[in-house]
Amino acid sequence: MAQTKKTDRRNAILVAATNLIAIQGLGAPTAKIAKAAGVSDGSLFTYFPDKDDLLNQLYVELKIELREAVFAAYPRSGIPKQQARHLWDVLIDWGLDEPPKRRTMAQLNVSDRITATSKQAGMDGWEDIAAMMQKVSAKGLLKDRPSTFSIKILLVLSELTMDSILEFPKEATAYRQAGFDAFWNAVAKT
Amino acid sequence: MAQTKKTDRRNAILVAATNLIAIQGLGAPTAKIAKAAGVSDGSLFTYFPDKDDLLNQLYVELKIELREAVFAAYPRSGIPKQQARHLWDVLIDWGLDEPPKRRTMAQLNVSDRITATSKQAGMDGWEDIAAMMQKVSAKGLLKDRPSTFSIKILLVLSELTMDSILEFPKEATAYRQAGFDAFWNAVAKT
Amino acid sequence: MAQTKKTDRRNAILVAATNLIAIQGLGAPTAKIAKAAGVSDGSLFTYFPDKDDLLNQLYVELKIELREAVFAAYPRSGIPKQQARHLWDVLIDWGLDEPPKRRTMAQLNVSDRITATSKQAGMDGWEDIAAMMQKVSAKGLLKDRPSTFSIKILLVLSELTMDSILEFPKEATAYRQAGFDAFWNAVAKT
Amino acid sequence: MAQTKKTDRRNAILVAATNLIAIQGLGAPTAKIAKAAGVSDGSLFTYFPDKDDLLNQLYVELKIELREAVFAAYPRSGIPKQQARHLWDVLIDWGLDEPPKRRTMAQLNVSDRITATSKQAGMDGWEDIAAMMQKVSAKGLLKDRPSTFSIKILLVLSELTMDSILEFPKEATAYRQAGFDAFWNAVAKT
DNA sequence: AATGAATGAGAATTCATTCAT
DNA sequence: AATGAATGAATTCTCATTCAT
Repeated sequence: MAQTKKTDRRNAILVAATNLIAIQGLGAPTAKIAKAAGVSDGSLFTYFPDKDDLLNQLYVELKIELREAVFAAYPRSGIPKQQARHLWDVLIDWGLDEPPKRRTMAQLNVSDRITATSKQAGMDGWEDIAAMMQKVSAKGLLKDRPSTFSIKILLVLSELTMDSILEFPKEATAYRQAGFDAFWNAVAKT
Repeated sequence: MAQTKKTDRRNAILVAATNLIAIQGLGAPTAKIAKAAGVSDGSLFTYFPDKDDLLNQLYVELKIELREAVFAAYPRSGIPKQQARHLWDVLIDWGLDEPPKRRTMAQLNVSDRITATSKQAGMDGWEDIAAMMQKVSAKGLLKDRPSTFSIKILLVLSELTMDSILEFPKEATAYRQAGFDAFWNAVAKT
Repeated sequence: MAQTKKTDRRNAILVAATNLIAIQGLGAPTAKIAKAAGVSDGSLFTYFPDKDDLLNQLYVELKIELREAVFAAYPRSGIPKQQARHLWDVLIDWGLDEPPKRRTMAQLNVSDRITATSKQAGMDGWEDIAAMMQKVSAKGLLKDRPSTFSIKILLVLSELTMDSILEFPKEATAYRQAGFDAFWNAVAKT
Repeated sequence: MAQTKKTDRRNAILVAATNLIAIQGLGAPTAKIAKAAGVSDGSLFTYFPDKDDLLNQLYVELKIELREAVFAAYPRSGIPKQQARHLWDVLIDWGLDEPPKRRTMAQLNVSDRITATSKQAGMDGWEDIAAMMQKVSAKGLLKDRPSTFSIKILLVLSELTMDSILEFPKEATAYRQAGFDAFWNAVAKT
């Protein structure tokens, strides 16, 4: 139906944007994105009022996708360390499975074209993670810091870990474990 | 005199570039940079053959400046933990004292316009840090990982720490300490 | 209609380019060409990817036009001398009727911006002329030289003839005849 | 002495201009010419008020040099055909011996930056050639055309001949002879 | 005179966005 | 809605010429 079709075209644009931005950066021309998506130059602007809007929607969309990956099999009844480890593994898996998404997300994360509103939207739905991290760091060094600080530590360490895995693919398992241990020591050790 | 003048103009361009890139990103127009530096559009290109070259020289220059800040008072005879702490403090001080430099460095670090040669030049002179980090992590979790992994951990944690200090200036001292402790636990704890 | 319109704009650009290059040389700015064609600066580049491409297409186009002028009434069943004379007359007529085209063609002919491919394209379709010239010079002085040598002689002599006609318009007929006779003596005389 | 020195610098600039224009065309930057001549950017403009003036002086200089080559051993007491052949041989020799000069002269010949005054200056001193050519063509086809027409024919045929010699070096002698014969038939044959 | 750094008016090209069809 | 040609402001870079030293 029309609704589906419309969503399809919107998605095609977002996918094309992801792939092109991964390669060319945020300067990837809208015309190229449209072409890669199989729509006309003009159509792109019926789905997204302007390029900044496209970037912001893409940012939110990627955050949502990642969140869904995390919570699809989140061990709600597990102990915090299991939960943290689940989060860690999903981040690593997602990042390694979807290099363009990871690259594009990295670009959007540091871009000043992403509005405060989008950033806020990107943080919605992570409350369970915040609660888990609160418990994880409750007795650690960072017990007096907000849980977002610990979350950010986990995120940047997972990025470093992925970079290392890509550099030394044979050590993938060792890096995955070492990275997590480093995180755990950093935030949970008493 | 002539020498001084020439260096002055080159420096003025680099400073202007730093300030503009911090705000506008790497897309900051050369014309704006030139104007901010008080030179004509064309003059910029007598100092730097093209924009990429300007970016690369700026990258190397910032790396050198940071390295000099680190080694100006580096405790060569101290124990590794003192040395690591010195590095930590200089990074935090430099980053907080010079926000535009920090922002611009961050952009250049992830730009694909920085050549392998520039990256290499940016890494020269850090051998002592690598040696120190080797000792620091010799008995820790990461003892089987290259010391560059530990260095990167220190760098990203210092970035997070600075972000938090800017967000909560009143907690500056606490974050500075907590960040370092997290780093230490991550890489040095047995 | 749409087809017509598009072709119209492309032609307008080629015509404008011809007229401006005739006056200003190959350095004629694309902006001026666009304005003269009644299109925007940017539009020119939707029809021609870059200026070199415009020049190459213009070259080929002019060669085609000249070829069509020659073969529109080519006396295929005539004797070689009649055919050569026909070629001569068409060259002179075309060059005198379209001074900008002649001037621009002259510039393009000696430009190193014209690719080998374009040059080849410009030579396609002249096989009948080569064959005719072969017969013309078969018993002459140049019988052991390739027919292209004779063709070039005809071309440069026609250029000289046109220059002289422009200088002495009253002697037009005499020059046209004298030039052809000189050519004939040069290549066909035994 | 100062006079000599000044002339040296001027000559160095003209030589450098010749070599660069041969390769890069008339767009060769004055800065490059100055550098190749071993003088400063600014000095070039103390010898030549502007670039057009440099080009015009270069044009005249090359014409003078060629004229001197022709008249250095001109057979004044020879018969016209010997004289014409001498001219022909000097043109071919000079052009093949000095490719940059030939290329640059060719560019200047068709440039609209050469003034009428320069063109006139370039034609001074060729009176003996004009007189010779008058005799050569007195009974030929072109007897009612000015001798400049015949001279131009000789010039363009010598250019074609040189091009062919460069293309087929093994046939150098044959082309040199065939070219001259073609010229002779064109202008002198009754 | 000589120098060479400085100038700034162009030049080619790109690209987000509009709008007639 | 969809199309894609058209727009023109913006951008990087070049180069003849000037002028303070």
